Amino acid sequence: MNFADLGLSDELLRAVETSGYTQPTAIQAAAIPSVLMMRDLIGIAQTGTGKTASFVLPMIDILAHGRSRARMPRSLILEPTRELAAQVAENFEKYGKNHKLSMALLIGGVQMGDQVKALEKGVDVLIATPGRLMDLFGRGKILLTGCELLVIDEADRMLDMGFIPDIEEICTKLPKNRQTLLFSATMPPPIKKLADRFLSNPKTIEVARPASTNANITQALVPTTTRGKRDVLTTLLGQDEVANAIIFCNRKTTVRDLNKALRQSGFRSGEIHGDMEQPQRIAELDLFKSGAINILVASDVAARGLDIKGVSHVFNYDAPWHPDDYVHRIGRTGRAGATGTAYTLITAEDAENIENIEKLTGQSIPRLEVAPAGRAPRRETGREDTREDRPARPRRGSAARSEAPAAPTEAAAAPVETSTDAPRADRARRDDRAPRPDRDARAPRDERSQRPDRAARPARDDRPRRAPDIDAPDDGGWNGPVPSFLNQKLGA
DNA sequence: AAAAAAG
Repeated sequence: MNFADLGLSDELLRAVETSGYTQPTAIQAAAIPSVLMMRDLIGIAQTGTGKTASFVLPMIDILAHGRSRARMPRSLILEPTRELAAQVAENFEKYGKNHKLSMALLIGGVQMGDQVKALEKGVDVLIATPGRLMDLFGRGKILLTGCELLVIDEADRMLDMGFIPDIEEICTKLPKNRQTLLFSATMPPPIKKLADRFLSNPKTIEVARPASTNANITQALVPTTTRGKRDVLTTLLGQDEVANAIIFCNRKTTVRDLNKALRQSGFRSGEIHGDMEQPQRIAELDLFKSGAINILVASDVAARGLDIKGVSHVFNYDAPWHPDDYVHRIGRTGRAGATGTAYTLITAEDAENIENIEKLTGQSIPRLEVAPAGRAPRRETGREDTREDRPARPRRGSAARSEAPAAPTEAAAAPVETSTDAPRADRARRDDRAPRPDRDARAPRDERSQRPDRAARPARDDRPRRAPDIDAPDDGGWNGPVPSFLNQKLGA
């Protein structure tokens, strides 16, 4: 199956080709022809499956003909977070460069002026988060009566965030004879109800089992204690294979504290959470994407949908309270066919959450014991034989186990054992992984082995600024410069 | 319990 077989225009195919993609993903192959035939669609797909391009591409062709009128957008895409909205806007820029489509990005945290101006000129594509959209709508800046195509993206997340009433209200303001596309990783009853009410005769496409985790992601639970978390994290971050990482915390305060601590220890880290000003959020994300920092400490604002190429590791510094969040968080790595690793630090109190996670994903996650190892050089811990050629010895979770390991001392700890029967797809592929920004400039091994916790360490600015990148195709990664949040003309 | 989104 080729992009050329999907019925897309030549201009669009050129843009796709320029972006380096030749083969559509499963959801793209299934969705694009249906969308082009103007059918309603329910797409059950996790992020990382190419979901975004599956509606962006056909929309560009559908909107290629016809003209927008003042304050009457021709299409509307709803996203749960500002970052996701910006990411979709990036996709329209990338694939729409051979078309003359106008677009506006309506998100909170930025001035309304430019957004209003763009609306008044008329836009073909409106990409919005619900809050700002409702705000501008209430001010009479938007008429949705000419909006013939609606995309509700990440519907389950919208539900989590309490946006469903807003979505329903918005839906009633659109013309009845519109085309509606709804995407969701899971289909809880309220979403099903929403779909029944606002979609007509939809085609349903499911490309991955809901709530399943990606087989490319090697997972492990790391039992520790609240006090021991930092040492364990530092140890894990010091592993050679950690090119870069997103570290999730449950609280914004934890995000701040941990980032501060990591920076004080010399890590090149940054942070992102919802209490930060939007420009700051953008800046931190951009630093991470460019490789200027290789650790991003994040709240769940970054858990879903964010598509950053080449994230090698995800750490759950706190085990997520909701099992869905686990699936979404670890999905920031192992994207688009690449491999990734996800470590979850767990304490005794997390036992129930972990049980729920394992129930949801239907798999038991292997435990990785990280024991205190003093200042011993890492090579003496037998690191090389910990990951390979080890008989699979799955160890089921138990309350006793979660409490088992002693709190790591102030001294650095070292991973001593993996017990895993999880797929290790990354083993075979380790060698052709992307060049890692840190590798070349890193201290010689002897020196490193004295300081197992410092692999990711040098000061913020004296590292080569190469983006962590992988050459696997993806679903339109947001890897370019961060959108300016200005509304812009496409194809300019 | 927290986070997110309008300010």
